[in-house]
Formats: sequence, C-alpha cells, structure tokens
Amino acid sequence: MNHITIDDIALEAGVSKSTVSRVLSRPHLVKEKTRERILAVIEKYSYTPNVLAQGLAGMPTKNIGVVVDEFSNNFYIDLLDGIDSVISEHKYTLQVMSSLWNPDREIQGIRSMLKNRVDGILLAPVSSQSPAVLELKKSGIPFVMVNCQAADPLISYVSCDNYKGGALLAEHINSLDHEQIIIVSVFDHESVRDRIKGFEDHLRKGTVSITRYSNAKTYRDGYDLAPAVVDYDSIRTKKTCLFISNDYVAVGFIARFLEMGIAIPEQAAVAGFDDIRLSALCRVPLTTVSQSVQEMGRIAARTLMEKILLNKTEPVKYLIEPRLIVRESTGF
Amino acid sequence: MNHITIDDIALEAGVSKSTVSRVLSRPHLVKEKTRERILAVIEKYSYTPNVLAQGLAGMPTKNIGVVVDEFSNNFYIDLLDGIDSVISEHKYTLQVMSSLWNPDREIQGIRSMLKNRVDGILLAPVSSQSPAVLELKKSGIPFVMVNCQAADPLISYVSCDNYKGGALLAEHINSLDHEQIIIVSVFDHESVRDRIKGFEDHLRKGTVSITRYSNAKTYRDGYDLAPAVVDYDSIRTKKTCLFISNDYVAVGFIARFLEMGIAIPEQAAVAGFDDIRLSALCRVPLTTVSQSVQEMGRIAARTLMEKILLNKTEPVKYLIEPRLIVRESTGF
DNA sequence: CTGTTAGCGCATTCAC
DNA sequence: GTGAATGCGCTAACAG
Repeated sequence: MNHITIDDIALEAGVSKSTVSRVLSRPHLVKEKTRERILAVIEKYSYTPNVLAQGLAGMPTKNIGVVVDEFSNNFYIDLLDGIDSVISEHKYTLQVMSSLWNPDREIQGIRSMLKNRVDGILLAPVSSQSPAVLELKKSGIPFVMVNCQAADPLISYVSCDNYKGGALLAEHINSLDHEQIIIVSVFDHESVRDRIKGFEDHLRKGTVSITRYSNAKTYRDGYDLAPAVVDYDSIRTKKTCLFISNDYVAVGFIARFLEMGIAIPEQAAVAGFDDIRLSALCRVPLTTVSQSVQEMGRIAARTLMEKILLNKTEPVKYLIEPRLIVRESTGF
Repeated sequence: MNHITIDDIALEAGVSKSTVSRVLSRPHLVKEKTRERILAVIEKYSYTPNVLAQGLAGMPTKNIGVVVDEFSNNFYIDLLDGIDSVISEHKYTLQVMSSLWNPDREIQGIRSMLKNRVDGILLAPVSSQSPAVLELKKSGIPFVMVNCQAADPLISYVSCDNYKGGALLAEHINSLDHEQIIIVSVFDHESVRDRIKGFEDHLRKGTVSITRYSNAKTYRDGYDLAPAVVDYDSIRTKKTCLFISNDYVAVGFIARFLEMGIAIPEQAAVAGFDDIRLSALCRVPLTTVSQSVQEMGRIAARTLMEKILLNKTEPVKYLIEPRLIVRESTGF
C-alpha cells in the first residue's frame, strides 16, 4: 500500500507540507531550488496525493458519472466509447451505472455517484420525467442528458433528431409502392415515440397504416412477434412495408419472415432504426436510419467538460443529424 | 448541494456525532429511543454520509475498478454486464477504464483507480506480463484477472479454457474432409494463442495446415484480408477449411468469400471463435466456440467480492467451459 | 449506552 | 517564499 503521505515528503525534503502542496498545485509560488528538491523526493517515492483527501478538502475528484439503461446494448457501448474518448483526454475517470430501465435503480445510481462526489454526470434517462432528473437538477451538479430531449429549458441535452429520422424514412417509403404500412413501436421510450411520430407525420396522405405497440427489445422478441403480425395484418396477401423502430428487433422479424417463406422486400419490405452493425451484415441487409452514437457520446462529454472546467452554465441543446441508409430490405 | 453533515444531524438530535455515526453503522449499540430520534432527523434532512470522508477515515469506498481493453467490443460489454449484475447486488459502484490495448494507458488506468481508493480491481490485461499486473500485486489491493491466465500462482483469474475450445473445434474439423487447413491468428493476445495451440495440438496427424498471423480485429479487417489468403493458399483449387480465431473477423472473411464467388462451406468451410450475436445471424451462420462471457464477468466479480467482503486470500483459478457450436459455415 | 478525543491526508488562509 | 494553524466530514478507541 502506498502509505506515503504529503507529510512524509515534507519531512524528507525538510519543508512544511504546505510547500509540498504548492509544488503540486501552483509550482511558480515556490523557489526553484526548493521546488526541485521536493520534486526529487516526490519522484523518489513516486508519491501521489490521496484523492479522497483532496476531495474532502474541496478539490474536484476528476470523476464523472454516467448512467445508462443497460450495458448489453450496442447503443450504450458506442456511447461509452465516445464519452471515454473525450474524458480520458482530460484524465478524468468514468463511473458507470446501469438503470436496467428501472427508475428506482436510476435514482439509486445517481445518488450513489453524487455521494461519490463526481464532478459531473451524464444521464441517459429512462424518461425525461424521471425523478432522477429532478434530483440532479436540485443537486446543482453539472450534468447533461443524453438520448433524451429535456422539456425543462434549463437542462442541457444531446440527443438524436429522432423525429427527423422517422421523417427521412417515411419519405423513402413514400417513394415505394405498398398496399399497407405497419409500424411496430418496439418499446416505450421517448426516442422511439419521436421516430414514430416523425414517420407518421410524413407518410403520404391516404396511405393505409397500422400501428402496433409491443415491448420488444431483442432479436428474439422480434422473431417471436413476427407471426402474429403476419396473421393479423394479412401480410401474405397485401404488399406490405414494415417500420420496426429498432434494428435489433427488425432483424428478428426478417429472420422469421424468411423462415415463413415471405419474400423480402418483394412481399414485405422492412425498415429499422439505429444502424447497428448487424444491420449491414444480416441475411437481408436492413434499410435503416443511422445516428452516430459515438458522436453523441463525444458531444455530450465535451459539453459536460465545458460545464465543469469552464463553468459554462447556459444550457446546451444539441441534436445529432440522422442519416437514411437504404439497403436490400426495402429494395432499391 | 447537500451540505448537511453529521454534525448538523447530531446538533439537531441533541447527541454527539459519534452516536449518529453508530446509528448508521452499528445501530444495535444505540438505545432504541435515541436511535429512533436520530433516524427521524436523518430522514428529515435525507442526510447521507460523505463517502470521501468515510473513505479517508478508513472505510471501504464501495467502488470497484474495472479495466477493459476497449468499450466498442461485444466481449467487454457482456463482461461488464455480468460484472454489473453481481456488484450492484452489493450496492457497489463500477469505475471503468479502457486501456485501448495500450500498456501505458493500462497502468495509468489502474493507478487512477488506486488513487480513487477502489476496494478492488478487475483487470482484463493486455498481457499477463503487463507492468500493470505487477503494480497491482504490489499495491496489495484485492484484484482478479479476467480473460487471461496468470503465470504467477498467487494471482486469481477467471478466463475461458481457450485451449480446450480450440481442441473442440479441431475435433469437429477432423470429422470433415478437407485438403488443407488454414489458421488465421487474428491478433496477438494470450487468449488467441491458446485457441490456436489447442486447435493445432488436436488436429488429425498428417493434416496439411498453414498458419497465418495478422492483426485483424474487426469485420472490415477480415473483409480486407480475405483475398490475400485466397490467393496465397489456392483456396479456389483446394477444398479448404479456415479457422479464424475471432468471430467478428471471420464474418468479414465470409462476406468477402461470398462476393468472390467462393461457396461456403463447399469450397471453403469457415469456423470462428467467441459466438458473438452476429455469428448466428449473418449470411452464412458461423460455426464457432461459445464462451459465456457474462458468466465470466459474474464469476470474476463474485470472486473479487469474496476477497473484499470475506477477506478470502487463496488464489482462485477458474476456467469457463467452452462449447462447440456447429452451424452452416462448416456444413453439418 | 454515550460523549470526548484523535486522527485520516490534503488545501488554504494568514502570519512571518 | 515559507510555515503554522484550521477545516473538510467521518470513524474508532477510549473514557465515562
């Protein structure tokens, strides 16, 4: 255990610990001669200050907290990757929690980070109405919401323009020829609702469309859900286009459709949202909307760092631009 | 800001702070009457102790540190997921760093966690020889290595039996009929070397095999590498079986092979390692070896928690059992 | 049972 | 330029 403290250094260097402290924080206040002597001792014992003590004494902890919904989800991976790339430049450390889509766990999480005295928090909230958001606001700690647009004008967020993404997709689908459109809203999250809304709003007038709600999150869920949709909505007889608002689920649909002998895109065209890696590589490459999640992470982290380091207080509202990606699943 | 301290509570409850402290840590030492009064005050101000101060005073920080190689990799996602599931049961928080396969960053990372006084560390080391491992050992902090077998008998680790996984695959391939075997060692990591060795050791005697080394990590790398391998090793003329020691790269190979008009598995059978999600869902489902990475995470975390909570010191060496998964890419 | 005292390791006035 | 004193918030050993 590194049990050497600032006192040890001070003793060995024959100075007071104040001087040692100064050498570390504001070196120019110390005479060059003594400074060098002290630095030598510090080097010798490879001394590094105890962060807890520094924190107690009021210094920043150089930790930032991140709350995501779950780890086993490429979305949050990419997000973390983006975040990591910018905060590690600043020698900050990441403290991560998963809410597992549970508001209680979410609030537990941010409390725990608050207790750990992180310097700032990045939150991908279960909902913009989460009690966690309120708690964060009250705490006064710098924070940025990710993947969620705050209603409160004072709260900073970085998200994707999901509405616009839905719109892009609708326009693409308008250009195709179908007897009916089926929208599958995969689970209840604001980002998903926005996609759907943007899509619906831009569908050509007079288009026959049906919206189905489910709580599908995974490939398997899509695979299991597909037959019911086929039967209810006579996909076998009507030339159909499906918008499944999440790629991973959409890929499950496609797999099941193929097994059921439904031709893609001839009989059923399928579009997703997110552009996960799988989408380009699965059996029938998936038409989808891409949002650069890494970029979202980077921008959110950068915004937070500015709040922390530069004390910027004006709320930042940033929307990542979505990109339509047309692949085989809707034909060309 | 929650600026209420233990003193405030003590004052309002008309007791000394020691008593308040006791109520929080060993309530049975306090008379019921006073305990309840104090709890009421604590409740009233929703007071929670400052962890930094607790840490300084020698209490555990209830933080554990995890160093992974990179975030944008399904392997580490699953690992984190597994780890998270067990430590969050114990109300511990995760502090995460990525080494980006860089030993310097790795050591930086563990130093930073050490400074943050985490109670224990989980390290997926770049190499079992990493200086970081030495530093960890010297530090005396409880730690467990993940995805890497320590040479040092005193160091605990949880990994996959990669050697055996390679062996399983070799036996499967022995049962098929090929004129040559090509092994592609995707990048230099002990886990990969073990796979290859297990594979080579169990290949049927007399089998013609070629080993290629590369530094391929992604789908794209595999896609780019494939043509060279085809040409050098006359895959078009000899019935070939390839073992690509990483699924993500293997999927890239397959995609390129298909584009080049090479039939899978008839002309070239392909096997991978890891069983990432993509493997089951890509164009030609991939034969591979599955290691339950989540389980690896859970076991590693559990091992670490036992060290921390129960003070267990005997080194634990655990190997996850690999499972052969045969799919279309090698035929049935 | 409860209060007093003394650190934990550091940053920061304020004197010198 | 440098040192001594004080506080950050909490726990633990020791008295009562």
